[in-house]
Amino acid sequence: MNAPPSDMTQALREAGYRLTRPRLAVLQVLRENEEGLDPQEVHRLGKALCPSLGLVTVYRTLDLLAELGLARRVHSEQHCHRFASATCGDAGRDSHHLVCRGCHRVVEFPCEGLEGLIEGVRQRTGYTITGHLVELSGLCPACQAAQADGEKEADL
Amino acid sequence: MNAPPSDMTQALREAGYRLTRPRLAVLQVLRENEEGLDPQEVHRLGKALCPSLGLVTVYRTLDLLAELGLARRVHSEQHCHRFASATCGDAGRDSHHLVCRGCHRVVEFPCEGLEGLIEGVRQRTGYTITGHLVELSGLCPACQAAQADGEKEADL
DNA sequence: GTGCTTGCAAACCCTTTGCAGTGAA
DNA sequence: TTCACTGCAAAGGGTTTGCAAGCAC
Repeated sequence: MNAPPSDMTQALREAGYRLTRPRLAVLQVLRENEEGLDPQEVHRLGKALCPSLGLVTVYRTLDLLAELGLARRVHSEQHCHRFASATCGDAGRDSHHLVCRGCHRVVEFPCEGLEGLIEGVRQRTGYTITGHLVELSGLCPACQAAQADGEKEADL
Repeated sequence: MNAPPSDMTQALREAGYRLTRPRLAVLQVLRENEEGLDPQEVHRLGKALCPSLGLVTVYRTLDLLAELGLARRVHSEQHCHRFASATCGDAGRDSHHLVCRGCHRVVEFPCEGLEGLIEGVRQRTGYTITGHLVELSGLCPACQAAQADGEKEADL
């Protein structure tokens, strides 16, 4: 059980938006589900916290949160329209996600070491680079262990 | 005007698929438009090459080509459902695109210098990294020039 | 000739819009 | 009390499915 996302409610408030139960529900759902959810899933889970929650409100709230940098859109080959909680604040437009192929959990990582790549591309292509989207995929430690167990069982 | 994409037709054939006019049209459209097209655009352009081309067929063909590695899905914050021609063959799952914010042209770039980043993330998170999606966005030289011209005019 | 492929129409489903009622400040 | 916000209903638009006709092999 997570504590209410006080940082985020603060940020919403400071941006001049009202703190309503539907918005709190969406925030809480994103916090409790790191794996990235699509609007339908947010709606389904959010109704547990706010039974009157409408799907339309989920769409509007997700847009709002993404705009404020409190949520971020997650893209992958399979799912393009998922949202995950952002750590906090206006994290800017660039995103660096690590998506687990097993449990779909999404974690962020600091994007150090990309400057060299960007500089090289800039020199080679003549483009000015203004944004980047880096999404790594792999297996988290838990899913690695689960996979190893599965293989052991298969060997019996 | 491009030559017919002979490598690709060969690959289609070898995979046991028939070479039909709609498929050739879709292939050709992807080849002639590097910037990445959504299915609607492929359909519109493809009708010039094959007037009877149906939108449904475009969807089915794009899926097929993506599966064979002849086309690749392009994701970005704005457009998640675009397709671009793959250089050729089964180019693997990893993609490195540079998207121009002005003209939406997509170019690929060699992804050197990412190993260090990946290794760092692996050590820090314990994840095994099996794939990556890197998309840089910016302005191509032509659009930079266009923008500069626009600003000059605005100054008058 | 065979059966994979196509195109049409319709179904589906996700997303957005319009609008009147509701509730946070 | 005010008006931003919500939920409902309906519209909108992209994508998929079913099926008979067409065409590559």
